[in-house]
Amino acid sequence: MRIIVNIDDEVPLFTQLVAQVKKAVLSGEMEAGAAMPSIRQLANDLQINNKTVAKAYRLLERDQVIQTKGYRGTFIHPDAKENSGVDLNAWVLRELSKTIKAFRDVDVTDSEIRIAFSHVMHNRN
Amino acid sequence: MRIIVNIDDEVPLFTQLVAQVKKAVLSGEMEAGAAMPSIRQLANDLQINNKTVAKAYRLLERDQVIQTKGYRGTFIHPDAKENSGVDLNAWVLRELSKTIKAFRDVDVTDSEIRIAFSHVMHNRN
DNA sequence: ATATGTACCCAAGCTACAAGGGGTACATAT
DNA sequence: ATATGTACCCCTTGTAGCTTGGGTACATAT
Repeated sequence: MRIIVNIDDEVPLFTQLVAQVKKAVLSGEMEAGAAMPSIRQLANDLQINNKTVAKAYRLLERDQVIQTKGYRGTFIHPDAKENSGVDLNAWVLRELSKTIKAFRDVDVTDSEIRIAFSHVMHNRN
Repeated sequence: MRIIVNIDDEVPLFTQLVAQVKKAVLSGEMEAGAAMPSIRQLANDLQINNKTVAKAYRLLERDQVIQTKGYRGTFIHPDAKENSGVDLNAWVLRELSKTIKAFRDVDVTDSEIRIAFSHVMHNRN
């Protein structure tokens, strides 16, 4: 599996990683059960930090595109193909957009929305 | 109408102003139709910036607690008493909390939520 | 001339968060 | 010993928003 990373890109490195893995799965280049390179290995190959790769892997596992099996390494998830198609962030964007539109429709200030937002994010409600 | 402002308070000045006007209305100290001090007048009395007072007045007018009549000055709104009781921000807080809880329930990262939020706030959707 | 609300410009000081990196450590099991 | 994912600590850089301020200007109508 070829993975390329561009430091000068506007897109964050971990986002590039996630996108490329999902793309490889969708194209059939990576099939269910195939072994992924280890975090340290990939980080070394791409000459980037372990934690950047680890972050990408963490997101990929949450989306059930890969499966980490502890000391045995990381593998492509059985349902990787279906799960690579769903865009969680797009859904978040739509839902959030609806909520915020309702606020702006009744003349709630953007500043007030931001303050409420930061309260919610902090208080873990 | 006595208005006091505390610079050393954690609460922003314009928020203190809004709260005190609403409180005065609810207590009956200020009745519908009563004249508010002008923006420049109040700013000068409290030794704060015009724009800070103007901001408070803008919010009070949106909430229909006061009414600005251009060069004639600013007055307490006919429905000020009812409108001083409703808390717009509390409603925003509740709605936003529901939406964000749905995100966290499906393991969307706080970071992802923040990014989506800033996109929505920018794109004016 | 004077006063009203309003709308711009610009700035300082502060806080929060992002992305990325450096390093260290742990339990797991081969 | 070695490799795995994972979890902490610290840090730098950059971006963004908030609050408050200073200043200037405008149309309004007295």
